[in-house]
Amino acid sequence: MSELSPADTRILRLLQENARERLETIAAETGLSVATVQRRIRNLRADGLILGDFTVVSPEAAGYAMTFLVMVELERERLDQLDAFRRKARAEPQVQQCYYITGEADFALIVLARDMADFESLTQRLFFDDTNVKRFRTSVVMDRTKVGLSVPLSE
Amino acid sequence: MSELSPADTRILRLLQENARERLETIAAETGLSVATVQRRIRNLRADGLILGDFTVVSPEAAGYAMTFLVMVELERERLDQLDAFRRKARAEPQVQQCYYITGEADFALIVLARDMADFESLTQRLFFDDTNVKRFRTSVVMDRTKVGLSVPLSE
DNA sequence: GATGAAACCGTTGACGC
DNA sequence: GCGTCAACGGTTTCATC
Repeated sequence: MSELSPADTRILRLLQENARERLETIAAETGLSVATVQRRIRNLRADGLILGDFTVVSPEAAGYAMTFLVMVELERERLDQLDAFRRKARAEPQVQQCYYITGEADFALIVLARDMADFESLTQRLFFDDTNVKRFRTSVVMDRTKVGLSVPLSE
Repeated sequence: MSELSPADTRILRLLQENARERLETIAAETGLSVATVQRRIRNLRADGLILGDFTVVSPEAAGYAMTFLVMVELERERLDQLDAFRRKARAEPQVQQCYYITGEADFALIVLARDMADFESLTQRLFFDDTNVKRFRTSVVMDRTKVGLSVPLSE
């Protein structure tokens, strides 16, 4: 994996903040020509450094007033059991994020819900109905202080 | 907050998957005209339903091989102490996400690190050097099974 | 292999319906 | 509300170094 050039770093930093940043602005801020900026972005996409561009929707505006952090412990940590749970979490739209982790719990999930009743019906489907889920601990997210997917980029 | 129209829902679903989706494609998939799609997107932006468009960079490709989930417990939960920690977490580029939560811990952090040494120097700065941090528990993320910010959208 | 010019295509905003 | 069109920005191609 080759090191990231200072120019590419600056381009990515700007795009992480705003994917619709004008090429002209990026060119001005990096001292490159518009054509060069455009070519670098194309290469960054092709090389897999840029995973994609995504529109982020406000959960609140879409009716999802609540966010939860759920730590899930499985009964048996066999590979097929882990994969089964992984697949289920991945397929559930209200599970925004799912991490397979070390420690007491096996999975950490960030879950969106319209309200408490909505969350409870999700826990039924995802946890209570699954005989392989030993226990789960729910934390209510009071403040999504910082939410993003941006990666630190420095020259 | 008015309910989301079926057409807007479909537009947002497509943009959540790919912010650079062609208006023509969106128009075809929704049965709307290109002009209408464009107008709706502009309104969705203005109304705050769309928070923004963001380029997502591969953490691995940028040299961040490790992800951690850190649960942080504070010594005193006074509002100014909470805010101080919130601000520190927010300002730290390697803290990708920070949630203020109920339960045993006060904060849950998703942290990126180049390697173990990098993570340790971060814990020093963020936790050991902060007298208000009572304890923190680290989980290594073995698999980022599902990572995204997309919101469930159904008609 | 990188650059700039130019043609092409998609997006945006203004106008009229 | 809707489509049309002209201007603008982004993308691709090509000639050049």
